[in-house]
Amino acid sequence: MSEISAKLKEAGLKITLPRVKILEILESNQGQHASAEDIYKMLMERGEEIGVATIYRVLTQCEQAGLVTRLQFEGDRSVFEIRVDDHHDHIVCVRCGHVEEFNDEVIEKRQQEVASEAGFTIEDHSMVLYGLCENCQNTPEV
Amino acid sequence: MSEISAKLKEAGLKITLPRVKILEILESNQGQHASAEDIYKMLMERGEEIGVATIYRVLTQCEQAGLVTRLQFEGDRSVFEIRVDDHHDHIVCVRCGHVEEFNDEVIEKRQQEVASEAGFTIEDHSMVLYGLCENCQNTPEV
DNA sequence: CTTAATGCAAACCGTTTGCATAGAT
DNA sequence: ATCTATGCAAACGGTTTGCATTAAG
Repeated sequence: MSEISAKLKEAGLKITLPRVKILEILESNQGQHASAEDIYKMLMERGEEIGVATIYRVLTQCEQAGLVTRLQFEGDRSVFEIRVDDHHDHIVCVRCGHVEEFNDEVIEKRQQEVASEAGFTIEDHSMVLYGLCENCQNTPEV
Repeated sequence: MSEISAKLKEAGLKITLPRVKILEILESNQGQHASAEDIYKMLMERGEEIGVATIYRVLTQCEQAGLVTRLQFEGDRSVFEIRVDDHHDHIVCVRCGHVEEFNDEVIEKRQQEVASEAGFTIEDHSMVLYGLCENCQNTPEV
């Protein structure tokens, strides 16, 4: 049984073709953050038959099962990534859209402290830095 | 001339009734993060005549002019706040929706460092912590 | 007077849902 | 055989846009 099937099973989700295909896409796409539409297009290009509704349903289920993370870089649409053990946050280039991942102990620790000072217990956080990537800094505006 | 009118003028925006009213709402609502619909309802209650389209247009313009900040706590809709000099981030209670603001030097500084390590120059960031506020920690689940 | 801002309603776009069919266990 | 997952198309909710009207400078 493939690793993906194993993950699905462990999560208590039936091993169906659409689920496997979507997770395969996300796996092969690691670090690139695909939107539902991206996934749809990629599957169509591969000649797969799938409806958008299924993609959203599968992504939502997998998110709840902890297999997938939903992110929101631009306000208008969600992007998804396969969930891996190590937590990370993101830096997005505002010009070309390139995304880098990072993880910083100092920040993570301070977040806990800041929250507890405010009387909160933290369950989660989202942090996105926006700026210009190395490439775009050295490229003139369009 | 009111302070709001002055801000608008400085931003190069004509001083129109809808703009003034919307900024007044945001000003009186400081720290409470109103959505476009919230603003619409508040204005209706006051017997003002205004269209949603105008609210969105005004908010977008004011955002671009730096008078207003757009935030996204839940994925589905934007909330807005009057922009004040001091930058801050947010902690949101996942149960009751209560929002606290905070600003942490350590985190801000590390963000710069982390970005520059990745070759980025930072222009902006969004950071939202999600958790349980003091009140909800001491209140049993519904 | 001239040009930009508003209101209205229709369009939009990403996402969700109802329902009949296909598929997994 | 049973019950869940899928595909399709229609619905949805927040936001945007086209256009005629109104108001600001």
